Amino acid sequence: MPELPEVETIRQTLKQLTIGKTIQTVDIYWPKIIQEPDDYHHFIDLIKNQTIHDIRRKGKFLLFDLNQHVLVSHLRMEGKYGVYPQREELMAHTHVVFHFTDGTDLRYRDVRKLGTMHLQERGTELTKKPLLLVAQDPLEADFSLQTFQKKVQKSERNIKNILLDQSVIAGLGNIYVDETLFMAGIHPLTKGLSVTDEQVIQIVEASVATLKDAVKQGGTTIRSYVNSQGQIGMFQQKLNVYGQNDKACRKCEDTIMKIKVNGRGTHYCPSCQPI
DNA sequence: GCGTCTTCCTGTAAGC
DNA sequence: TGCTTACAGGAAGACG
Repeated sequence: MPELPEVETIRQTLKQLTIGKTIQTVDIYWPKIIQEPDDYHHFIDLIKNQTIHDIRRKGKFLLFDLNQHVLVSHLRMEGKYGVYPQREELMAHTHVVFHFTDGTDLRYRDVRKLGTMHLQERGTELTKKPLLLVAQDPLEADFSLQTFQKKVQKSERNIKNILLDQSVIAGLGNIYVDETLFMAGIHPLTKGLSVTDEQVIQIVEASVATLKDAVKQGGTTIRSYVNSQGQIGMFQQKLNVYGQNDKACRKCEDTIMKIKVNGRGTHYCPSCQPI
């Protein structure tokens, strides 16, 4: 499942493969992925003849800078981009194909069809959904510890749920929230209200360390993630708690537990992360 | 305003 | 063996 490190890895590989290419036309096989404009035919009309000038990232969203528009793309659980020669047969679960003028395709595949695309006028993308409420991610140079701290400490929700909320802190998903809380030594059910100032700093430092390390490793491959050149990530070998239930904790050898928190599988070490 | 629940989706694994 | 069911989970919208 692509979280910040996977999206960043995809962004970097995709940039090398698509910058400067011009979209001739688009084939859409699952229109529900196109969220804006409402009519996907309009999406096709608008995007034709535009060139990809840059690819940015905001939290877990990819932003393709075109001539007049920005394509805001979210991969959700299993979305993948790849660049192929046009003569190559479409793989299963291919839902959107951008045909470039140079004879190659940018293809979007998504087994569960949960990904989304919004085509918005350049310069307006941060002022409307879906990016409007997306907070800073902890790798941003000007990440505001103060803003984050206020949002955490005024909430009655548990910290696991708070860290998954992209309007509080962007980029973390289920894997990296569990890893961050392990590194910070905080139990996932701890209420935001009772998180101390010191713990807030520990959470941010742990998230930065975890995310930076995961980016360096090319992301985490749990089920199906590959970058845009088909390579898997390596960070799964460094996971301390996610998917490690019933195994011995690497720090203290106690048994890693798995519980459900707000419907999400949640992994923690009862000794390293006391309630 | 805030927090929780449901919905969207399908491949995989577990259970019978 | 073959069928059914539970599960995986990010984000938006509905609801209390």
